[in-house]
Amino acid sequence: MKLDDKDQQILEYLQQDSKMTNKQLSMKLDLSVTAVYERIKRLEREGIISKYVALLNPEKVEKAFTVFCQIKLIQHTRNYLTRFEAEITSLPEVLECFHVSGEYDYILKVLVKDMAAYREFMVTKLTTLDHIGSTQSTFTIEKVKNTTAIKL
Amino acid sequence: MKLDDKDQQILEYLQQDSKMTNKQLSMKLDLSVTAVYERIKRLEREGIISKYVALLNPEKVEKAFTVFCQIKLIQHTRNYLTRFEAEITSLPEVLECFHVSGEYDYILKVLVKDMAAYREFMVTKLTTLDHIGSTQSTFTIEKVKNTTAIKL
DNA sequence: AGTGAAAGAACGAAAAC
DNA sequence: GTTTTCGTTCTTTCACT
Repeated sequence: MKLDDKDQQILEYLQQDSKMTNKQLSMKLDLSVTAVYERIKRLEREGIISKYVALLNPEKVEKAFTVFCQIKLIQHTRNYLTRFEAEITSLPEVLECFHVSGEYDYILKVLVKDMAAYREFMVTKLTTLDHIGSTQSTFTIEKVKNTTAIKL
Repeated sequence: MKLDDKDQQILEYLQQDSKMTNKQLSMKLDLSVTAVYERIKRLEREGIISKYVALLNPEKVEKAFTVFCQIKLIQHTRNYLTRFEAEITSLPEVLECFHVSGEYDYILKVLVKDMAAYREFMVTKLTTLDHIGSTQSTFTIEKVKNTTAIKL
């Protein structure tokens, strides 16, 4: 599906603030409320907008310690990969996990309270998984940018 | 501020689907609509809920190529760091940027259309920045997990 | 902290242009 | 594509516990 200029503007606004009403959007885009409504419905139906979520402030909920953890598996059979991925997905500390190229097989973004909690996570959750080869943790000192908005 | 069980449940639900109405939440939590309303307002006021956003499907908007790019700076004076961070923040392809420990100084999550677009990004945007030492790109083969929801 | 009631605003669908 | 209308639903405030 192709997105015209109005669609793109709607997506830009909703990626910044999904509480914006159709009326507000209609004024910004110089369209009728109904036109905005129909466009958003279409964007949802097509799956371009996948979901609407509330974002929390990690500091305020004591999950401000972000770690990128790279993992190498010992074996790479389909079976092991699938099991590893299922187990990783089930861990709430792991917000993101990508299968990647390069020296390591996976890169994880892990959110925990502090270093102690990360150690606990490593010892009780990560290293107990089967077929983990080596891991390398990269600790974040500061969050420079962190957005969910994709520029169209 | 401390979050009781009801607060945590509200946050869990809203992190999954912020379009859930106060009425739906009130039924799930066995509270009145007003009680839910007041709790959400408090969570917003305290900054625990930082914003509400629409999430797009990267595949549908041709931004499915995710790259983790690690960057080393040549110099590390306060001035250079600040300028680098300001410039990185302004790049729409960079969704996340963290100042990190370890061999490299920064780790970036970059979303572009494909390898050609990434090359273009590197050549025209990243390597034109001053004081970049070396970079290392890790390409993602598959997205295993990617959530914005923090487990409380 | 909580509830119920009521006004006001927005949604969602249909009509007609 | 647009405007208008209308019933329904949700939001928000208020009085009260």
